Amino acid sequence: MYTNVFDELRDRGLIAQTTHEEEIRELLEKEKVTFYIGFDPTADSLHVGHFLQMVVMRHMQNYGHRPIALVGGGTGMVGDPSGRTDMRKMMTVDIIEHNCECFKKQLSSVIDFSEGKALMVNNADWLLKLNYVDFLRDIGTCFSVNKMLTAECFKQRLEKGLSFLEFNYMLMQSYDFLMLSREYDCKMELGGDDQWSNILGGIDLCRRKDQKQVYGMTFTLLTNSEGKKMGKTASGAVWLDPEKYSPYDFYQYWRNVDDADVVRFMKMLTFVPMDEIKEFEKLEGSQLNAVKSRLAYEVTKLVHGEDEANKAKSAAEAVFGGLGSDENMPTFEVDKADGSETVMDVLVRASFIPSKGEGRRLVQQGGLSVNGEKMTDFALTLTEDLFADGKVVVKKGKKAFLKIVVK
RNA sequence: GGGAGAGUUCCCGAGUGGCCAAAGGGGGCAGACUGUAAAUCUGUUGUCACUGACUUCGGUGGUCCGAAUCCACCCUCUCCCA
Repeated sequence: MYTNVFDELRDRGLIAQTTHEEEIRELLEKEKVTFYIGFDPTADSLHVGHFLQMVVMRHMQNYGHRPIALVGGGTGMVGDPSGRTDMRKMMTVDIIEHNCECFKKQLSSVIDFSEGKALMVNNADWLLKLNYVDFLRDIGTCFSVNKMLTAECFKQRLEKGLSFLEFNYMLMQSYDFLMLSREYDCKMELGGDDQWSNILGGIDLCRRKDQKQVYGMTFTLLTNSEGKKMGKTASGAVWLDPEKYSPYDFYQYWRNVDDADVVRFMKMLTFVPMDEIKEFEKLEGSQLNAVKSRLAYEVTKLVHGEDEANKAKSAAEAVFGGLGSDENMPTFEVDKADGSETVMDVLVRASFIPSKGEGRRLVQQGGLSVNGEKMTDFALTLTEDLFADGKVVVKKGKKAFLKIVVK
């Protein structure tokens, strides 16, 4: 349907800003372009914000362009102040290296790194061995402090305070682009929209140092209809690592998005063809439920693979469709069920409920049920006669289930 | 370097000796209504052995019958001057 990746990205609502719209479109049309996106190792897993970047890389790759995933082993030592209101915590070298390793694995689930179709580079390779004075004389002269201070990304930090360390982040990222341009003929830097000024810095630097014209493009930040960033929940970020955020919960996260967001997310986060998505746009009201499951399925499949997506999907259907299958329901094993422990103790131990106080409240308000019966006795003990077919199914609220089995 | 202020529970923010597990708002959780949506209304929101006890108001010590509140030192941050 599309011959130019630019058109597809634009129609999917992914593009926020471009440095030279026409030239970029042309370039992508006639050349196989090498481009890069940076990922700073701020945690040991990527999250849904990064996922959007990964999807874009994959789109580009599908059209024959070559992505470079730049992990920020060097920039991570400093911390990007863009869009932050507070100072970043400094991380140790060990942690940064560990995080970079974790990133590599997750990136490969969406991007094809085989046969040099995509590259993974770590900017620690050049940033860590820089000499301070050389760097200042070589690169520092190309940046105007006056200009940097007017950049939007520093505005709010100027009110709260900004350390010299973080102020240098922009130079380091710009230097990355220069290095990649020299080493890999990298012509474009992509990134979230909050990266705009950092990207511009790199483009300026390449022009000044090498008289090379390079380009930049940013993507819409993934926000919901209320303008809030996606991927944050009360309990923390929505991680791509199945250990930190289970595929089932991940599926549910997308299954429960706002009506107003479904189609937009479908465009941005999946590879479902635009023709098909256009049909979804016509749907409204409860019909959107079907679109939501599709969204959840597609995204889960991309991140966790087809098997996990199918499992999450059938578990969800069983639970909410009343089919009664609990095959893929989250399960907790106990050693014995001889009445020596209360059901509540087990639920707390399984982290199904954060504390007994919370459990008490749930019982009082009728938010807990055991085997389909509303739980009224807080002190209910776990005995064998609770088990039907070797399991006890506990439900919290409308959406959370736990199956208890004896080992 | 000099001066002025601030640090409270998940977040914002009130509280300046006992009536403080700490107002109010946000967020979260649950109930009703629904479509596993949104909006709305209601309840709830430190932990436990829950009419009671214990831990919490940047940290460490101290004063006092009693401290989030007073004192000392320390840490962190902000602002003004250099």
